[in-house]
This record gives sequence, C-alpha cells and structure tokens, in this order.
Amino acid sequence: MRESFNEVTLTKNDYLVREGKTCRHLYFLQQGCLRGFYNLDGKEITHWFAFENDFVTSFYSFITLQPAVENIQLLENCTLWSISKDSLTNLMNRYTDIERLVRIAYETYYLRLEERFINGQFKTAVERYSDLLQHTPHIVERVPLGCIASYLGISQETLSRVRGKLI
Amino acid sequence: MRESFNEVTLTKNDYLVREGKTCRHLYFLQQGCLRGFYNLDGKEITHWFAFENDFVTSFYSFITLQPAVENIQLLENCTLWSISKDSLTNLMNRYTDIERLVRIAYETYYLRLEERFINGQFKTAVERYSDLLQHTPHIVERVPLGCIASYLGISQETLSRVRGKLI
DNA sequence: TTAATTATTTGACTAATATCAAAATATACC
DNA sequence: GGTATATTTTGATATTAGTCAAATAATTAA
Repeated sequence: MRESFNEVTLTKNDYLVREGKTCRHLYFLQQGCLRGFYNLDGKEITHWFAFENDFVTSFYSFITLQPAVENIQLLENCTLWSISKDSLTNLMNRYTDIERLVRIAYETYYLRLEERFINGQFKTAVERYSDLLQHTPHIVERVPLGCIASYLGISQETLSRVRGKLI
Repeated sequence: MRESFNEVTLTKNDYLVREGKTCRHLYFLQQGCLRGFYNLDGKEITHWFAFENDFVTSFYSFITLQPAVENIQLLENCTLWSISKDSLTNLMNRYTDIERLVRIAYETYYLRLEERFINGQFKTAVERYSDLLQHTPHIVERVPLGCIASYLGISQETLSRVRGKLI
C-alpha cells in the first residue's frame, strides 16, 4: 500500500507531463501548485490548476494510455506522491475500498469540471473574473496573469483591463 | 439485480428531471434522445444531449442530493431504465464489479466533458459548428437548431448564419 | 386543408473582445 | 545594484458575434 507511492520533488517550471508522452502515473499534490496547458496556434492555453491535496494527472492519457495532449508544468516548487497506473489497478483489485475512493474522486472531479463548464459559458470577461475572485481567490493570488487569462477563456489584455476596472 | 431497474417510457417534451427537485435516479437511455438545460437570464441553455446507450442523470443532484440546477427534457419519445441511488449503492456494496463499472463510466463521462471543454474554448462559431458536424453529426440530425446553438455557446442567429455559409 | 403555433432565417445595428504594437512595471540573475 | 528578461498594462483599431425586430418557413392541430 504505502510502498505503491513514491515521493517526487520538483522545482518551479519543471514539467510533470509533456504532450506527446503517455502519462502512466497519478499524482497526489502535497505541496505547491501547477497547471495543465495545451498549445493552440502557438499559444499556451491553461485549462486547469491544481493545489494542495489535489489529484493530478493527464486524465485523458492516464485513462486511455494514449499520448497526452496537454503539458503539466509546476507553478511553484512541489512535493508530490506518485503511483503508477498498474499499481493503482492492483490496489483496486486487492482493496474494494480503493476502487470506491477512486470512483468518488471521479465524481468530485466530474462535478468540478461541469461547474466550470456551466459557469464559463455565456459570461462576460468581467463576470468570469469576478466569479474567480469570489470562488477561487487562491488562483489569483498564486498564479501569473497570463495563465489565468486563458483559463477564463479571454485574452491577457482583456483580463488586464478588467482587473484595472475592478480594483 | 434485474429487479433494481424499472422501465420508463415517456413522450417528447416530457421532463425527466425538473430544476429545484432532487434527482435520486440514474437512467439508462435505451431508445430516443434528450437534453439537459438550465435557465440563464430567461433563456434555456442546453449543455448536453444524450442518445441511445447513454447513462443519464442530473449528476450534480444525483451525487450530492442537492436540488437539481438543470432540467432534463425529452427531444423524442424515449425508453429508459431507471435505478434509484439507494439501489445502486446496494448493488455496488454487493458486487464489486458494479462499482468498477460505475467507476469506468465516470472516467468515460469525465473525458467526454473534458474534450468538449477544450474543444469549445477559443473556437469561432464556424469552427464550433463544423467540429460538431464532423464529430457528432447525429446531434445535427436529431436536435432542433435552438438547442444546438446554446450547446455550442453561440446565439441562434449566429448559428443560422454559420449554417447558411457552410452549406 | 387551413389556421395557429413554433422554428428558422435575414437585416441593421451595437457591443464586447481580440489583435497588434508599444510602453511600463516587475522579477530574476549576475 | 544594475542589467536582462519576463510580465503586465495601455492605446488604437479590427472582428466577431450579440441583440432586437421582422420576415419566412416549417410543424402541429383543428
């Protein structure tokens, strides 16, 4: 059980996952924060952030074992615990409670994504940013502006202007 | 096992779930199609469709047992099989394979949502519609335009113009 | 079949945001 | 502490898509 996990320490700007490589590990983020981003027309589009106590992986790659389409990069120095897909599968086979835990984790992450999906669409730039300030202020405090802009689905310049207006 | 499920037949435009009511059932859609939508500033925003062999529920409400924020309405006459949350929990306690099935279903639905999320952002109206035509043409064939517009995150008028341009 | 209703298209105009370029500010590094 | 680098802000302009209103077209029901 304990020996299925390995401690990983990496430093700011390091990559945990590179697009094109298959991601065979699930990580538990003990300390620090990081982002998932993909490239679109030469621009980096950050589509999620992770903070302390989050599970982290490139879900598409981890689940399908296809090459990842996204990159995962540290925004701060991090301490993580990694478990391979094989080990996790073994654990789930051995302990049904682990399977249940994983199932519940998926429920949580599904709802999180759905909430973002719904709250993002049909909102103006101002609404998106003030919702972010209200619901996840830690993102604003710990993440550079450029990453937040694409996370909100707006340009960096627009976000800068919105921020100026709101302060 | 078999007796945990009940057959449900409903007709076009009927509601399976109403916003404000807790949704305590998971459905398997055997025949027909339906949509999930919520109200925003007096407009109906359709955010997903389901077709044959899909699992259907208001996930937020079903998982948290909070009142649903969305409505689920039939777009065609449908045949569904329903199972209550309690029955499903019992089944998962009794048969670990069921828990595994549910876990894997969540994986699938998570990936589906993630894909839509990524492919939706930063696309123009034309790109969104042609992606839809290419990847899920059955939606265009079976669903009225008004529902598709909000699904794509654009106005009905814009969708109509896009469609005129593309044909 | 016709009338009533609903869905879709079209037009004119407006608003929001993207883009490109440059300036200002902050941060990291020697 | 000063230079280089990266980040954020600001300005001017272009685009895209939204809105409102009206006209068609398609469905539905009597």
